[in-house]
Amino acid sequence: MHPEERQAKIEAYLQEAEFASLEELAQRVEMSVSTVRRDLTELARAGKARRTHGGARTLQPKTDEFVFNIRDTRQVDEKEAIGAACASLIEPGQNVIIDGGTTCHHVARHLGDKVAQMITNSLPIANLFSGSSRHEVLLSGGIIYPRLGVLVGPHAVETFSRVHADVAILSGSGICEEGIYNSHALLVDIQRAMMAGAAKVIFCLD
Amino acid sequence: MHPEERQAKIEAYLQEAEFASLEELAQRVEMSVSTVRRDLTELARAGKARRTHGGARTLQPKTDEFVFNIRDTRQVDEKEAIGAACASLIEPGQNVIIDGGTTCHHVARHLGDKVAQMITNSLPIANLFSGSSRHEVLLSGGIIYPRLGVLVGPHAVETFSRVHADVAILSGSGICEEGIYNSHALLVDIQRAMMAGAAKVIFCLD
DNA sequence: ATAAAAAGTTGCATTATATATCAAAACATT
DNA sequence: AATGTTTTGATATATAATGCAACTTTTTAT
Repeated sequence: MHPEERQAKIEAYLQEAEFASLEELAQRVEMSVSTVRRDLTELARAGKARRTHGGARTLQPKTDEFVFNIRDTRQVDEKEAIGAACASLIEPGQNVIIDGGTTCHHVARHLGDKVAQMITNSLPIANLFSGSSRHEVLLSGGIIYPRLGVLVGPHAVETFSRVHADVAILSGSGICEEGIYNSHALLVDIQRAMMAGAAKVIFCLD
Repeated sequence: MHPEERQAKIEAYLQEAEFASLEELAQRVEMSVSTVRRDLTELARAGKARRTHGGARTLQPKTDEFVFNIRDTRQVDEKEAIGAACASLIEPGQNVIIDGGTTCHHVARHLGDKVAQMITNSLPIANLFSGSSRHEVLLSGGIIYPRLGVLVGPHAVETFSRVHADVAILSGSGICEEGIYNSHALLVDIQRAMMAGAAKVIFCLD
């Protein structure tokens, strides 16, 4: 593993663990303790971690962050393929409504700079484009549903019933796969509003 | 494969992988390591990637994480004090509307389990409570304003004009300190709506 | 307070990667 | 087909990273 990547991994791990010993880190990145030491002094110099005896710790403990991982390891290849295929259906410059769920997340990643405006109720997807100045990201209102990182409830439905987009990209699997029955019903309402607000609807199923 | 096509492929792959070693890339595009090296220096020159030892990394990492950290190092102690004082004014079980900005973020951190529902247009504040099952977090709709991580625009104003809360916590400094004039005006509209939606208003100034 | 243990530091040989250069191959133009 | 240009892959040399081992400092235990 190469220096940059390794240091990024160490930094990421520290963010989660808050504190980690040298051996722990060395084992994790499969490198010698010496190397980890050097990486840590480097990270400390850059202000990204603080060295302690026997290990290191984060400067900004996890509480100041919103860490929303997509724990999506199942059928990644299929979803990637679907994502690419689905993204190719979008014309450049269109406005798209995009659903939550892992499949839609893959689609979003393939959209690149194609879309002008992105309307979503998914925090991970919003995050994907929030740093870019080439996209406008309109996040729907709503209650945060923690496990999925999507916004639900009447405010979300309301948002989608008030916007108009060229295309709506919805996914089926993401819901059935992970949705509790309760959330399922909530999401269906939102999807209905999404479909009503778009001229064209693309439904991704795997 | 032509240089241009190859470089596009490398760039695309880097976007997904975040990191990639030279061998990995060489294998992927079926070219020699030397060629990949040249491509990478070219991409680096064009600002589309950054070279590292043994490989390269993207400039815009599209991680699967939703991370909004607070880069707030100025007057932290004062803001902490304000945060604690302000939080003590809140009765347990109240619904609060809370503004964006670093000062309000400090207040939010002191609220603990006091509040039942939290209504905000700030992504970092939403983060603080999104993992907790003891809080309900209602995020306003709106366009993401990247630098601050707040939601702005008519959708945000709309949300606040439709909710009612016991208290609204607003901050002044966060706006003046960081706001471009443009965003300032947008935020003022939102604050007006926030005040209208709450029975009591607390204004934090430092 | 002192010794033992653990962690940190330094220098060096080994290995891996980067840079510069060059000849062969592919390409386009005439 | 012949020429000049660009691109490629493979060198040799320079630079950087790594792991090891001897040694110093800090921490822990008695």
